[in-house]
Amino acid sequence: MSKNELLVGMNDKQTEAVLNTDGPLLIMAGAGSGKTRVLTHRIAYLIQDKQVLPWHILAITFTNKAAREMKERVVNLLGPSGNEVWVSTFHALCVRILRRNIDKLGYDRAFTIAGTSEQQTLIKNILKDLNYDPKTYNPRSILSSISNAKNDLQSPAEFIAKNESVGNPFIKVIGEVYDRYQKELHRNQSVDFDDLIMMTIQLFEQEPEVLKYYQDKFQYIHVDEYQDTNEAQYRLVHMLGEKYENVCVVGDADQSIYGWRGANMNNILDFQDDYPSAHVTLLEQNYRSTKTILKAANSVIQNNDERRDKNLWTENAVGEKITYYRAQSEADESRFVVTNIKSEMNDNHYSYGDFAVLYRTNAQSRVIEETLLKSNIPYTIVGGHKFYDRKEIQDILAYLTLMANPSDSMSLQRIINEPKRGIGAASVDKLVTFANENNWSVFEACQNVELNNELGSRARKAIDNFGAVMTDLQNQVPKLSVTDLTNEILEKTGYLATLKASKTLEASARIENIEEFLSVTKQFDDAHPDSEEAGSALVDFLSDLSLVSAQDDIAENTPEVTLMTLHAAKGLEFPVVFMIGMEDNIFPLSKAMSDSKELEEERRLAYVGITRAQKKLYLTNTFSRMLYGRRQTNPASQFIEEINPDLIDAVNSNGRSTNGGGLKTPFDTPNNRQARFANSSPYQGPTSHNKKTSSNQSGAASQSWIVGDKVSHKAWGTGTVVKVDGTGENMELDIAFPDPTGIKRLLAAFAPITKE
DNA sequence: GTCTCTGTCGTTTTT
DNA sequence: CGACAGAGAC
Repeated sequence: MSKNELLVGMNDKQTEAVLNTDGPLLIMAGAGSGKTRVLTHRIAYLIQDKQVLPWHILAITFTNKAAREMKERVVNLLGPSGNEVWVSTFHALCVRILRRNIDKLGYDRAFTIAGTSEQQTLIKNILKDLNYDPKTYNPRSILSSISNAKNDLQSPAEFIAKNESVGNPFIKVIGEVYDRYQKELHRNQSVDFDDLIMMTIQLFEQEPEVLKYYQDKFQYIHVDEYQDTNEAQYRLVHMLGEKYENVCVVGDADQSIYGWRGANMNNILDFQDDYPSAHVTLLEQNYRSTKTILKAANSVIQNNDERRDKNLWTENAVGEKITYYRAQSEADESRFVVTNIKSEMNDNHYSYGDFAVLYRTNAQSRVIEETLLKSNIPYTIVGGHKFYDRKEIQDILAYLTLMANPSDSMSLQRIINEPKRGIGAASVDKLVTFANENNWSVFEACQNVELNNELGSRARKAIDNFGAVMTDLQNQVPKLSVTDLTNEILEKTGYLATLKASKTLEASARIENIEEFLSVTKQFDDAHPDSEEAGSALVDFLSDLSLVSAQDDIAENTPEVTLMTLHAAKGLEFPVVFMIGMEDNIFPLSKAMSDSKELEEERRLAYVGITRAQKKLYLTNTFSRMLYGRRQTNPASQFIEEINPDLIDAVNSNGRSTNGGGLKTPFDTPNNRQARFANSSPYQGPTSHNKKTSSNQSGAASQSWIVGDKVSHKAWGTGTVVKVDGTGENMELDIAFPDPTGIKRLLAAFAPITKE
């Protein structure tokens, strides 16, 4: 492949970014401007034309998914040599560096990574130990303070020193807990996510020759989503790049939406101050969205003060107007979404996978989910962590973690009585004290429990037995694949037997999940057949897993509607996007409305949401909604008002425009709430609903249904109505279909059924 | 040592 | 409203 081929189809700015290989480079890449393409082609160009060896190139991303995709694309351009490029997330990179060197910081190289639940347990234990009431000192917020401190590279002492002046009485306590927390993690040979970055920096500071090794190695460094880096990550990049200064960062300050987690968009805004010789390339041509969508996005983001001006443009078509609908209730809002999914599919030949429904908070997914379910529309929800958060999975992971790292007493405490072995909280307390007295890990305390005389004989026996089983399993670690080890654990601990014995539905679901987990271990074993070093396969498996997130299994080309938070949507695109819950107090969140910094971040989030849409954007909100058990009325989101009304088509439930007649403000602003409500009231009388749509619905709702009616369904065959609930658009039917379908609850208005 | 009830609290969460 | 955690009852 020649240099020309790598540049085919690139615009001038993109080409400039690819060819500008030496010295610091800042690529300000607007949404949909093809930055991944630029990045991958730049890496390919370095290797192919500049003869840089692949392993001298580092590319850092935030998600595994992004890393995987980038690597794939580099391999597509270069062939197998692309695999030698270091493409990795910040955290995975640090794990890799620490696995080789963490012993220099006094840690075991088989360290494990503490997940959120372990962190929480640890904090609670420390609070109890230090006699602090967890009601006064909320573990969650302490943890977040500690995390922020680490992201700012502050030790406990520095944290106290830097914050004391604030006069917050909690500072001292948090600092004290932080200090204890670090010591406990160390005792457990465990690190948390933030430690991965912070300790890598400590390692580099303490061991200059280690730093030098990596500085020599990484001659060319790339960082994606640079606006999301925090202080520690910024520092890490800076250290690594100090020798060659070939640091190329890509990002968009307007898409900085993780400020609340320590991300500092000044890292990207001030890049030129850090690297005065930096070249700056602006990618402003958008290839994703229609002109209408882009105009809307631009007009919203322009309301932010803290930003560098930039104007995204496109050669794409003007496209359709943005549709805005103010619903009566959440249910009404959901129905609007469903109706429009169906009509878009009919009119424009979309498939389910072309739609995304975006919301500000996870709680909003529920109503949409129910409506989709009842309307028989397939969907997936991104986030919520689902699988790995399940108790049984966490339990097995705790067992495996303990096998990999016997010092990890947090994991041990999670499973010492799981399944029930008659070792209750009181016994565990005594056991932990016993361990501390002898300066042992709790595992060692189990193995030596017969020396203890505080514990009752029954508990001692149970613990002794547990210790023996664990020791036996641990001895097998070097000999077994991860799958075999997991099976051994399930067997020898009686975990599986206990589940099988309780014949509840819940237990069988758990067993299924465990089976699914075993397929994950199998996959890993197949991919790593050469478990050279004893036990290293297990260690790798566990760190891989703890660095996996919900983002990583966003499937592309699913035949399903995607539901997710606005945060989760960053980096994705969909032909048709619904942004629901566009109300003040929801989006922007009420808490953010009074703080200009937070409000600007919410606005960037709106910008991210709008720019996900390729062809068509729908904005909806609700006149009244149930929130925390109370019915609330919120005005339309100020972000809607920030969009030029000419770009918007406000409709009522019939799909008819309500702003066609020269209405200046078709929206619900706080000042004319009354007028607006009247404008878009969804209730135009009982017959209004079916007028709108053409073909897809056979008008199941307009028919009257009674128990005993026979219905026919394309996929499920002929069934019988066994129950009718509600009336009109809310009418739900329970229909008994032949096995294996069984009884289904469907929304009469949307279900693809006809009366026989 | 395990089960059930009551009280609290409520963003977003790339790793 | 509903999830989840901690405190009390068996």
